[in-house]
Amino acid sequence: MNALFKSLSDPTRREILQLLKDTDLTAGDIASHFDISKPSISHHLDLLKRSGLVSVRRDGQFLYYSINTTILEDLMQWVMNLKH
Amino acid sequence: MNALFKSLSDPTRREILQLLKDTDLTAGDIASHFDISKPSISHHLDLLKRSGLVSVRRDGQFLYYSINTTILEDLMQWVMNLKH
DNA sequence: TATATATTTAGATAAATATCTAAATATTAA
DNA sequence: TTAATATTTAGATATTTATCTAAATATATA
Repeated sequence: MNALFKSLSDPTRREILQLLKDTDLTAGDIASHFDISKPSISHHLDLLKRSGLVSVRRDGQFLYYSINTTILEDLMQWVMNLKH
Repeated sequence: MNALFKSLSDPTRREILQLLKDTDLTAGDIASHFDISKPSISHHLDLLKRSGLVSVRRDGQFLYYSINTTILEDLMQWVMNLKH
């Protein structure tokens, strides 16, 4: 749960999730949307992966990232619980 | 929105919110639940306040903190939007 | 097989954050 | 008005995090 919150606490990572909302993208596609180096984006993707917010599959040279909304249920539950 | 996510990214602050779920508490009451100095807790409370997650009222010498769940609607919306 | 492309990993650095102690402020009570 | 209590503010420090460049790994293609 901490990894999830930590993951969502960075604006770049939240924007990555927005990009992945509509379609799966390669690491390069994602990186090209930001004015940040590829290794940095790769690091953000790694954190998103570790927290369960994205998953990745290889297609040849490319790594396709996709959003995983299942884990967001936990967040919803946490929020609901806090609201009583 | 960033302040909200940042606020929720720290485990101590999330635990503070859990404490405030049931009842309003003074800064001292909150601090006594943790093995962290009062100034540090005061700092966490300040961040929670700035993000809109808690509000505070004075009663004599005491400052009572209470949870504000209204702002959590924004978070719910953000999550829902991400899920489409 | 050698080279090009896509991406990550490693290692360093700078910025942000959590924490501490000491001092300041606000209120109450003697 | 002085002393006690509650809490914050100030300033310093250590840890975490975001970022960078350079090097390594994986796959595809000439």
